[in-house]
Amino acid sequence: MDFAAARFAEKGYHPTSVAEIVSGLHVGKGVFYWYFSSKEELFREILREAQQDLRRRQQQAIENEADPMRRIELGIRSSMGWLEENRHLFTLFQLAASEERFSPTLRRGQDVAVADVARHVKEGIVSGRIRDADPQILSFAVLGVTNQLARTFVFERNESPSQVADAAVSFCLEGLRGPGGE
Amino acid sequence: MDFAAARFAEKGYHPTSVAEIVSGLHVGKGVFYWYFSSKEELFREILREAQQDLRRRQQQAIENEADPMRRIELGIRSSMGWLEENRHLFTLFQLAASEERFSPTLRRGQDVAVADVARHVKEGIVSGRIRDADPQILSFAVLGVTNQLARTFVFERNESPSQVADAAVSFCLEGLRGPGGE
DNA sequence: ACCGTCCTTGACCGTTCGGTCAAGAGATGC
DNA sequence: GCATCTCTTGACCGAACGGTCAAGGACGGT
Repeated sequence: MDFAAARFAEKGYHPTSVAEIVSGLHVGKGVFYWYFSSKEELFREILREAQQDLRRRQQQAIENEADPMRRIELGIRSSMGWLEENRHLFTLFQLAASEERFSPTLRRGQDVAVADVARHVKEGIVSGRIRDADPQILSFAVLGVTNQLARTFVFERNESPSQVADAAVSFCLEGLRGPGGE
Repeated sequence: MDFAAARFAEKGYHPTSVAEIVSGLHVGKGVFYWYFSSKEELFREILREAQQDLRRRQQQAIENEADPMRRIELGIRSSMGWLEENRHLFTLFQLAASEERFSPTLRRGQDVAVADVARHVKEGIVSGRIRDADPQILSFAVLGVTNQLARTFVFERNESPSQVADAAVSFCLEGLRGPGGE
């Protein structure tokens, strides 16, 4: 499955053939259709596992932190780290986003992640450290910054994830905090 | 070409066949290959025109504004408006981003847009209204917020572009301004 | 030894794809 | 009337695709 994921990331969903996957694994085609009912199911499975893994990483990063602002920060940093270590899976996310077939699956996972952030944002609003605005919009904004910076700087330009994360964190925390503040 | 763009946006690049495009246009296949040398060239052409159009819109929006902060704001608002009016082209951008073949083409256009923003960011830094950080990172962050919010709220949830733009603008301007300030 | 189950093979099928091309329609100049 | 050039047609091609299946190996129970 790792092999298949790498192939999909490299060439895209449609151009990667089942024949190519099985021959790269030195197995027959039958074994593929024994374990998966279709190419689509394989892809969906890979996607699901990747999302699970990312979420696990985020949860681990924030489990010992009570402060909502710090939790958001740690969430950004851990995501950046994961995306860097799993570039091919990140590519898969982008791929899935642009395929009508998979975008609902992807969106479900994304909504879960955003809901996590939104919880902390709400806490931040209650305690007056984040300005009073729709928590969901703010959370998606954070997601947008993280993804874009990861893609452009970590992924395409090979910059250090922690430095890029620094920039993302300061941009987001200020963006969340709003005018005046502190 | 508009028809082809709509088809690509609807079904993706690979699943949209040349046969489908020409039959939808009620012409023969030959006429397609008379004007375009391949399906790939057609797609590239559509992409190029879309990027040009978006940029034109941004330029028009800011041409009568001198203040860099306002220019950034107007850039975000005009982009949001354009993306809303040209949803299928926005989908095409996402699609192109995930195809190895087209992502360089897409990136070139994106870099141009980012360079525009970065110019204003630099001015903002010089005049002390934006904190001293890498203008390019900040610009990409703005791009990330705009795209993510457009996709999620305007595109998927049909919210009003101007309201979403409000949120994007305030998030970005605060994110750019940095701590303390004003 | 024999059977039944689980797993594996790769030739094969129907379909669809991007792209080609011989044939010809229409307009224009002479 | 005829040659010429531009544009258009759709049948056709080889290649590649996702998926099927008859056949058989591996192995445990009896």
